[in-house]
Amino acid sequence: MIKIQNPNFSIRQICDSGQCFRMTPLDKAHYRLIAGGRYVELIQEADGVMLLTDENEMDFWKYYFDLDTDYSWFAASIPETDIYLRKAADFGKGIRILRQDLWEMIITFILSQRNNIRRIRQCVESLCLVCGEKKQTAGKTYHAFPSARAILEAGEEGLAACRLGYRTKYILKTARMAEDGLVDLGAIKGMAYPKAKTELLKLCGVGEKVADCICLFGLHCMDAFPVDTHIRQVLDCHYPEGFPFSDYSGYGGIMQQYIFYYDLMKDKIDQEN
DNA sequence: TCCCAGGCTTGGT
DNA sequence: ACCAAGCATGGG
Repeated sequence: MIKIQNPNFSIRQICDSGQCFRMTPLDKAHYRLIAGGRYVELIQEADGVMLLTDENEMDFWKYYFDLDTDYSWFAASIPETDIYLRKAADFGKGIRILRQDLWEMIITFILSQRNNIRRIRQCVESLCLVCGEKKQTAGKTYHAFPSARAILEAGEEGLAACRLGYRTKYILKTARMAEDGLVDLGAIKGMAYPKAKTELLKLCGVGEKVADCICLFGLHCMDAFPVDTHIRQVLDCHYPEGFPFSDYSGYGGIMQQYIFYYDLMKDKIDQEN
């Protein structure tokens, strides 16, 4: 059990931010997370987050949660004149850009296209259940995210149970390309954002938006700014003259997350009222 | 029954 | 280079 005290670290906000899909609430402030083949449980406390794991796993999770970065700085850099972004950044001040596994992000965000967040979670979980390696730690069993080979071995027949729809053939083609080395994931990890994105666009089912999500969440390219239907609407409404990307050079991605989360939560609150 | 969900591929100009 | 269809599935 290790406690992380940080005012810019909210498990609940990260869970709802739409960047990770295998973090799930077990109880009110108690979460489970499966990532990078590992399992951890987390408890949100008033002044930080408790990680239910032992010392030798901590380096991995500190890196995963990007805990060496000061996230208060990002919000502080927003000009006072931008009321909307100030508000969004304050509302989502516990969000961090996770350092997730590249392959996992590639498949996950291919599955995300024309899909809702609830069902994205279902698809990912189902995929892991069907062909992810079964593991266990401290009496908990879970399924890791499947490798390209495991996905190929499952094939169209095996994946049918996952109900991925037309996306099944996309992830099969992409897994084939990765397995055949037509795209070199190891090499992509060493590339700067524009080149990495160009490489990712070669994959089947990966377009502009999905490539940017993979860059931001799987490569930690903080300048990637995925534009989906929600972000498009917000930008058209609040930034008719265009979003000031140059004000946030090198870290536009976190601003995108603040906007996305703020917009998403507003919808949720509207539904409840 | 129709519409939408963190879009992309394909096949027409 | 640009533009529409078409795409599987589940939930409201």
